[in-house]
Amino acid sequence: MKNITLERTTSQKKIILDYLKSVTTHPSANVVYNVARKNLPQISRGTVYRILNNLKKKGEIQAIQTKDKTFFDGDMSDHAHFICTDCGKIYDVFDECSKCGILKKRKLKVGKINNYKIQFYGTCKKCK
Amino acid sequence: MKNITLERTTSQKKIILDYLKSVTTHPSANVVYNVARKNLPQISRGTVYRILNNLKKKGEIQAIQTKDKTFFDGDMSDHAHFICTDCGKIYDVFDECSKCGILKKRKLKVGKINNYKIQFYGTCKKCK
DNA sequence: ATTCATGCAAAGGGTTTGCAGGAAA
DNA sequence: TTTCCTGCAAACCCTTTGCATGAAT
Repeated sequence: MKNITLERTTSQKKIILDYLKSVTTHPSANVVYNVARKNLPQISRGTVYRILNNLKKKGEIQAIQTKDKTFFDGDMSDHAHFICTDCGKIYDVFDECSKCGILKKRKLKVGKINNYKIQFYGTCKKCK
Repeated sequence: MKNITLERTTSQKKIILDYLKSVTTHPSANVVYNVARKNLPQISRGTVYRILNNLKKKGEIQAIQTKDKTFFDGDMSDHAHFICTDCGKIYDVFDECSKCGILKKRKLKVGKINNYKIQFYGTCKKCK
């Protein structure tokens, strides 16, 4: 009988997930790397990327794609993102999104939706 | 008096925009490059990227970000995209989106929305 | 003891960019 | 003729990956 691949608990994974679950910002992989390094100075970028991809695959975090980089969000509740096209900052948007019940998991002509993402673009109040 | 920077008409721009306006697929920059090359064998990748970015900035086309690549869409009407997580193909979704009036341009707490993007993820019928 | 995860460093690959030549106005 | 655009090729930079070592169970 074949062994199922079980996951191992490592301090690297714990630090990264704890961090992403504790902030409301949307850090890039590099920011995650720098934060993790404060606790675990020897951690490598490769490990950070591997862990981030793995957490994403498991649905524990989500990724926000922008033109240049990927940002990460530990909040998996229903919400959208507002991306400032001036400063690049990403804001959570809960209010508008909750009304958008039509975007829940359902079948479309083209296929079945597993999840969705809404991104708003504009200028944030700080930049205006 | 300083000259305003005026745009010049070039065959490169025309070919690329015509192509994007004539298809309902969502080609990558590389696909655009290969298509353009059929008409203009000497066109370079750099030019294609510059033109695509420029068209996007002017709001004539839009970009669809995925984990690996950027795809382009010449259709600027209100619609969402369904991205198959198996084959990577991108489908247009008009039906669901039209109901989503709350996503029109408006003011949020964090700033004013200029535009928005909705992406659905799932498995398309071909892959199922 | 076994097997998976990490660190390291190099490779990967889409995209951008500097510069000189060429085309548009 | 002037200014912008293009072609070329190298540089960029985020991200991935192979491999040997180290950690978890």
